[in-house]
Amino acid sequence: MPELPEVETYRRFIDELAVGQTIAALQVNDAHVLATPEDQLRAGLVGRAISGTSRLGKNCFLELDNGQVLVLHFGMTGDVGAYRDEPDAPRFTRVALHLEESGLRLAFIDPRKFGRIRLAESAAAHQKAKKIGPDALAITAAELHQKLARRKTLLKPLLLDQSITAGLGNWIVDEVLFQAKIHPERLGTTITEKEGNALHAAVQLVLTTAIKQEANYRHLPASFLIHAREWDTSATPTSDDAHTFCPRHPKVKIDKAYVGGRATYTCPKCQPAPASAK
DNA sequence: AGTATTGTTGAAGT
DNA sequence: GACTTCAACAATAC
Repeated sequence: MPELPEVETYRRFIDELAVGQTIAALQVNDAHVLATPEDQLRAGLVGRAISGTSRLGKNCFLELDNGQVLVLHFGMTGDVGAYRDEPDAPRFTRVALHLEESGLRLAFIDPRKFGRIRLAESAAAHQKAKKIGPDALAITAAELHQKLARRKTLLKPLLLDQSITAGLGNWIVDEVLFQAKIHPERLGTTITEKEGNALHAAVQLVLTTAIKQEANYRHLPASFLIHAREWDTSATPTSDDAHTFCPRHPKVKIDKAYVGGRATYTCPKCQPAPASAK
């Protein structure tokens, strides 16, 4: 789940729940998700107030009153929640922050445990340490184009590369490429300035639309490719495969292929394959 | 039972 | 050094 729109939605939730609160205790149910040793994390958190939140790509920051930040990365299946009493803890709560004033517990939920929690000196320090590029909502069209154009690699893996721009994940990259009408196997070096602008506009459109819907993909417009993804089939097991057709071409079936090792959906008509693609 | 999965990292190969 | 491919991580769902 957690691509940029989910993380932004989580951040807003945390912001409402936790800003102004003091951390009374750190509860660790599974140390596997800790990227900072538990003792060190506890020493850095307990007694501190949460002064604000921010986000960079798929990273969510809880700003502490001493300038340090608690960095939350949600991996593939991370989520946040809140509860008051332990029996009500969401399933797969791996870590919980006990909040002093409200008495609530902020849960870091992650079934697959690919997510990570760490303490960092600042958001900027974390960005540098992890080589994270500009946020996908903040990067300019010129910078995006310039970064893509000097790389002789398939476009899709480039857009997934968090050091180029941060926040795009597998589903959103497909959506962006569909909206921009560009094939995922184009090489970065072949992207024209005009196409760069189209990509930038598509990134903005997809992200702002998804955030507006609080990352509930089922509520995205019918013009979005995402409805062709297979998770929609399970919701309507008896239905035909109408959803596997291009939103712009009712007769054209959406292609599924693997690009850069990741499942990739495209419209063969909207997104012509480059001559080099096999 | 076998397959798939939204993210990231590192190793090994070209 | 640039790039590609693959495995690993862990758990669930179909």
